[in-house]
Amino acid sequence: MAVPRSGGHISAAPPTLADVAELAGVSRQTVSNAVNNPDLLRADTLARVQEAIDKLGYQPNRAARSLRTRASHLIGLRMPALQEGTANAMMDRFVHSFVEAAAETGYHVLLFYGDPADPLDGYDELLRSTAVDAFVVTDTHLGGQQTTWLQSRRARFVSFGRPWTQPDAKHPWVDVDLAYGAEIATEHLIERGHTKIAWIGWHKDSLLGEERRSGWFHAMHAHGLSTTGLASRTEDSISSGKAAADAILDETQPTALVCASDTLAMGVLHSLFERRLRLGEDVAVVGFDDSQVAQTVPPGITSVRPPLEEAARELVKALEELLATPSYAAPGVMLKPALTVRGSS
Amino acid sequence: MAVPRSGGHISAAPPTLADVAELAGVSRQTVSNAVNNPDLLRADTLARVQEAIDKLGYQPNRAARSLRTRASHLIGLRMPALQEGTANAMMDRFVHSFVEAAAETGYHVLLFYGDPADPLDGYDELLRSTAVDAFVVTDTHLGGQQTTWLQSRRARFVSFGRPWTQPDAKHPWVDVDLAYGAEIATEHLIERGHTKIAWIGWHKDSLLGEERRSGWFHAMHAHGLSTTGLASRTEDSISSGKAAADAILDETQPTALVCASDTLAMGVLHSLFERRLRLGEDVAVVGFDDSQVAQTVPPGITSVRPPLEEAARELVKALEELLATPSYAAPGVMLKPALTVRGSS
DNA sequence: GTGAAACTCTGGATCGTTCCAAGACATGGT
DNA sequence: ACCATGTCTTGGAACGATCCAGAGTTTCAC
Repeated sequence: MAVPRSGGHISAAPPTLADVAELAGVSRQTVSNAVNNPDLLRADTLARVQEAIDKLGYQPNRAARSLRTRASHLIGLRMPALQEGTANAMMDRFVHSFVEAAAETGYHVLLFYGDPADPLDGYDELLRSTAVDAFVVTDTHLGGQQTTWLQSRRARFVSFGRPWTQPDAKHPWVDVDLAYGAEIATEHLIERGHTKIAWIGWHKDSLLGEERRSGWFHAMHAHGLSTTGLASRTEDSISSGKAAADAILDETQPTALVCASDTLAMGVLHSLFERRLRLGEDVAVVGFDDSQVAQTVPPGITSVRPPLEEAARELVKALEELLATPSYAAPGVMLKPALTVRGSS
Repeated sequence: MAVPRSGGHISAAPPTLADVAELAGVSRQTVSNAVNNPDLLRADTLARVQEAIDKLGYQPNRAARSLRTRASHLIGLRMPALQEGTANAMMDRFVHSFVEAAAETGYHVLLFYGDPADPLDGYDELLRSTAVDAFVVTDTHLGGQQTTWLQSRRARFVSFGRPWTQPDAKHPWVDVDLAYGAEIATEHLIERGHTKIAWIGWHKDSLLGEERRSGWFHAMHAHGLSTTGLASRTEDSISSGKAAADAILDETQPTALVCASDTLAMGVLHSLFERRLRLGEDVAVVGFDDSQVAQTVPPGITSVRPPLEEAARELVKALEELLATPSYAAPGVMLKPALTVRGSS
């Protein structure tokens, strides 16, 4: 029988290895083996121990296990900054996919908060206190600060987003080929008969933005279409998206617009709304990210959908390898997005 | 000097309490006190220890601390099911606010995944392995299964959402008064001169839906307006929102519609789009949740915005009390939402 | 100068698990 | 019988922190 520890208490403390061992009539180590290396035990012993485990509802204490094995089975993920007034909801879906993928390999996700002004805030404490086994970094397009720093601290991590500014980075990463995304978006519009297809993207210093733009550019030229006066570069906000659309609609009168984000696409919609133009009939629009907004706005915005579920799975896979083999250096994985066609095109 | 532990290794193991103690020339316990009860130390000793801590970059090992104190400083949060094709993005903002609020009191959030088909999946394992100190439950409108079960397991938890089906529940909770939300939404439309204001809500068996509906109902009657033929109840999806709007626009020709969710509001928008009616000019629409969709769709949808940041803070406050005093029984906290007015009204 | 109270600091035990090295037990060949 | 050879099981030590009880030191009133 399990001996009650702190006497008097009504709420029973969770059973320990020792409790199970006593009930099953074996030693602690045998129970530990039953849990972690069942094939070391003789079949009948294993059955007996298993029975005791089930009976007591035993579950290894995570803190004790972590202390001994130096592994917490937690992956740190810094809460991305929330962007009000934009359509950027990709992180939501990514976090969801990641938590799900991680769960399948026995990992949980530790969400932490960091001061948005300091891209490194929060990492250090978790690293020093060995609270997590590894991190997932998501905002690589903001510069390589996080990854460089983590690397210098010999922390284990994988990143969703390629190491734009560090060609020599050795950590595993997964990214989505959004140049390709822009290409299929543009080709989709060409197929639909459009020839004057505008691009509304981000400022030139955004590598991410330039990459997407190149997809549009290549598709246009591959089909012998001119791009003159059809490209616009601005900030990722609705108001600047609207301004860019206003300007380009006045000047060049394109029949279709490809936008570097759903946020910019919404800017375009604002412009159309004001001009009383019908989305999908008078002007076609394609966005990026397949946000809830793209999914729900009538008549639906055609959008480039990044395969976040797959990205999460790939990251978890890389993470497993990394944690098993500290020296593991994976080649980056580039995934192809798909186009979700809706009424806007 | 700290003695290197596992010889040969290049990557230094994190410093321990003992390392700090040795460097500062005090005992382990004194270092522990310096960290946890600094006022127990003499000023000069504290300074010396602090210096050693800084020099080594010491941070208490979380696993060891958890093991001893039986507290992980982690709050469990089950990843809410992701709803594609809807405008329900409230959870995103809530999780964000919660992580931020929790961080301020030294808690981190452990995100875990549970099979959507089983509302209890995932809780048990974390509870048994003492991985978290408490849970935050969010889907209370789906029935009291989770809270009842947690209560029976003597788990500590708070809930975002009142215990609809358990009037005798003892756990702390925080909720948003959305009857009030519907009321101010309706009154806003009345102020704007509307008299025929329709309600598009959820099925009768949704207590949450009926509550919101009552706000509309009271506001209408308080102003002597009829509600006959103006209420519609359906599912929370775009297509059924559209169907409901179609029916009610044909039959009763309201000039304004209050919707129980932004998703339903988007359904209404689809209906308007098809009828070539202008949102905000021909027909006014108000939604619930202040989702990204409401924020970005031109010309913006007026929406009832739940104070999620405040809710998160209240929950964390309750959690602190609960963890300090296990018998703590707080009265529920009801928060008032505000109306964010946009072009749709 | 003495004693007691208050303040500081210390060493050993402990939380629940896994690592380690060795003991107990069967099995099989000589 | 005996010893090698595995297979299975065991008790003690360790992970790094905090709890606890007691030892050492200072402070201060008398």
